[in-house]
Amino acid sequence: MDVAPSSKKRGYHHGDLKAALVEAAEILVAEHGALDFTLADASRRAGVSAAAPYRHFADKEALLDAVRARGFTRLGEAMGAAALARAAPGTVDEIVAIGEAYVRFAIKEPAIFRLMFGPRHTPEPTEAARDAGAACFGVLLTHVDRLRRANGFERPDTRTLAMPLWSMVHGLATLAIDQKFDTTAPGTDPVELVDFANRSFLDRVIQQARTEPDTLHLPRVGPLGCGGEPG
Amino acid sequence: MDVAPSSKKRGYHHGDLKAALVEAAEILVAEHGALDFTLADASRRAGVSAAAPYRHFADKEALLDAVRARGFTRLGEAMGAAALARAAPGTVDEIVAIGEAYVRFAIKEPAIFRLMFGPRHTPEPTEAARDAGAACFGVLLTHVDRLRRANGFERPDTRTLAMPLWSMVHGLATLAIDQKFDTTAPGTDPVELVDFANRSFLDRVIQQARTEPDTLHLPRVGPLGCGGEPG
DNA sequence: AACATATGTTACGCTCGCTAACATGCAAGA
DNA sequence: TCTTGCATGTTAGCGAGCGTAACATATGTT
Repeated sequence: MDVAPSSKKRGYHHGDLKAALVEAAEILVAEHGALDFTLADASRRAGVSAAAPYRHFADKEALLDAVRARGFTRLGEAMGAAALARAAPGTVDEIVAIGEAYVRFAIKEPAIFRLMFGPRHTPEPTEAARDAGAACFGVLLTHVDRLRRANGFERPDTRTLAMPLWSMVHGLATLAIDQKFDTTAPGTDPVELVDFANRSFLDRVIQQARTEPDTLHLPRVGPLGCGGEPG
Repeated sequence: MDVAPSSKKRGYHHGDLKAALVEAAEILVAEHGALDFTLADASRRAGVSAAAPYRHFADKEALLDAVRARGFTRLGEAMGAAALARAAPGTVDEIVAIGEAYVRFAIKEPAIFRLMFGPRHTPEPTEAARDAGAACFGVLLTHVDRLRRANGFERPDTRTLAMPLWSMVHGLATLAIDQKFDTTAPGTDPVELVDFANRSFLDRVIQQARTEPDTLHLPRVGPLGCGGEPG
């Protein structure tokens, strides 16, 4: 047989149970949250027995990792598309657009978002999930790098600049979907906060990098990764 | 009997099983993560049967909410203490110190921190957990308000200023403990990033509020809450 | 002393994650 | 073509956890 897992159309009993399970899991997580997700539910939805998933996934967490990977891929696409569509390359607007897309994704699919960044049973994620995550954050890195070049400064370096941006947007998204502040009140759109926060931060950094680069202290950030931790 | 639950010393079979269970749960969560926490484990550690906890907590989630409440209380205390100890009232340093304490707490007790902000089985948290969370974030609000008064500007209002600060610090803490970037590399201390990010943001906002208050566009943030959501 | 109540126990039902043993259908070679 | 092998799926079952019900015991009040 083909060693290369073409992963489609291999018509056995089911057809493509692996993909069907991922899709079922994605829907169930989106509907009921990751905590209430069970392999049994996914199996039922796919029309197979409760033991069938183990032919395709090592365990429950491996299936969830597949859902996480899809989530990172879609999030990265949304970020890239937003940057392309709504701003010129190398501008602050571009970074803001990316941040807004990030928050929009979280608000639109809170359960998937929580799954992607939430606690996990196994210490290490699947390689696929890790790669998808890295690619996703690579989108931000790419555009932050463009911003740096367009504004002609060396420090802070790309990662040092990207980390606070990512953190702010990620924190905003997290707190927003966890109802930490009332998003129904007039003018409380988290997207507006992203705009305000990112713009203020970037304005200051660009200003400082241009006029007083020596006062910019420190932090050198290591390589961005997507490792996880149980808990 | 006393209707008021003095919640201590009522020497029955155990003495104070409720407190013992909360303590056991806190230790178990800290050691093995919230996902692996079981009521049975907590019961065993407290030396009682698996059904005993149901005399004191509606369900597993209610016990976890008690642990969350304790976490918020301790976090709030750490924030307040840091502000008091390391900076003058109404200064940017004070806000930075609070942010650093926040991140330190997350790094020191990652599992508890993840539990506090992580997904929950039940839609609504216990009243105690909600109150403890509100008090915790009230610490930040209080000091942000002082900063505003000290620098004499009206807008952005306290909450509009606090939200991005909190978000940035929270995002940084979350991503740090989830190993999203390498904290072992030289100069990658998340605490330094808090310093850099908060300072840059606040410098810009204060500067703008003073010199060009009209260019500050709005977002008006609603009341901070601590509601949760399943998932 | 008797009783009501708070607290704890054992016994049980249900579901779930996962494994083992068995069944089936596709695919490739004798 | 037939048969052999392997990928895939099924049923059966174990062990554990959550939560409930029915029963037991300590407390303290009258």
